[in-house]
Amino acid sequence: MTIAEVGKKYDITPDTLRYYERIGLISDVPRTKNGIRDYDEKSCKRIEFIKCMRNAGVEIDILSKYISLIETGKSTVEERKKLLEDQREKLLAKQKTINETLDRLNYKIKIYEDIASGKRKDFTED
Amino acid sequence: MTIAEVGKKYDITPDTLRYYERIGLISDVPRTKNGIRDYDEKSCKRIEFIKCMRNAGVEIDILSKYISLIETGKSTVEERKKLLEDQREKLLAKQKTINETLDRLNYKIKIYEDIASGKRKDFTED
DNA sequence: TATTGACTTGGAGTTTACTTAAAGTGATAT
DNA sequence: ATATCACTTTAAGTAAACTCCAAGTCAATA
Repeated sequence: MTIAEVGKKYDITPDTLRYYERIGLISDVPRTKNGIRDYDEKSCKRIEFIKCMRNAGVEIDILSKYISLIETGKSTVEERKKLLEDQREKLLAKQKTINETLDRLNYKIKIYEDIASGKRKDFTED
Repeated sequence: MTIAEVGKKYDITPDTLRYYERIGLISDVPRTKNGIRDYDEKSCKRIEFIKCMRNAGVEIDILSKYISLIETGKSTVEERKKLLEDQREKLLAKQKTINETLDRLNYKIKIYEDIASGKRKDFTED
C-alpha cells in the first residue's frame, strides 16, 4: 500500500505518516526498489493502534516510549503493562472531567431552552 | 481577591489568568486604586466556568466567541444555545472515542497479565 | 520526448495555549 | 530609609503536534 492509500484508509495525511516515521513511532516500513513506501500488514496495524491512541489524546511521547519498549523485546512486558495502565488511568480521569462538563452544558442549554419557550424571563450568566 | 488567591482557588497560574483577560475571556475585572486586580464574585464565576470548559478540552476560540455573545446581550441567546449544543456534540464524540480506546487498553492489559501469570506464552504486537 | 503526477528528503513554518522575561510601581517589613 | 514582595505591563519564548515548502526522482502518459 502506498502512503496515499494508507492515509486515506486511516484518515491521516501522508505528511503526518512521514512525521510519525521520522520520530520513530512507525518503523521498518517496507520500500519498493525506488525507495517508495509500500506499507505492509504490520505497519498498518501499528498505524491503526497509534491513530486510536492519538484520537483519545494519548501523547506522542508516551507512544514513542511504548513502541521502544516493544522493540526492546520480551523483557519489557511488565513495563509496557504499567505504561498502558497509566494511560488507562488518565483516560478514566478525562472521562470523568468530560462527564462533569457535559452535565454543566446540559444545565445551561436547558436554561436557554426555557428562555426560548418563554418559561423563563430572568437569567444571569454564568 | 488578589490574582494569587484566585489562582490558588481554581488552580490556574496568575500568568494564565492575565492571559485570559488579555484575550478577552475574562473582562471587567475590578481593580484597586493602585491598579491591582481585585476579583469579585462575577469574575470568579466566569473563571470557574472557563476552567471547567478548558479542562474538558473546549477551545479558547470557542469560549471567546461564547463570551462575546454574552456581552452582546439578550439577542444572542439562540446563538449561544447553538454554540453550547455544538460543544456538547463534540464532547459526546470525544467520550465515545475515549471509551473505544479504553476497551482497547483493557484488552491489551489483559494480554500482558496473562503473559505475567504464565497463561499465555505467545503474543504478537500490536 | 516532454510533461504530468505521486512520490522522496530535509528543513522551515504554523497553531494552540500558555509561559517566561524584563522593567517598573507601590505597600509593608527591618 | 531601604529592601522585599506581590503586583503591574509589553513582548518574546516555548512545547506539542503537526503542516508546508523546495528541490529532486521516477514511472506513465500525450
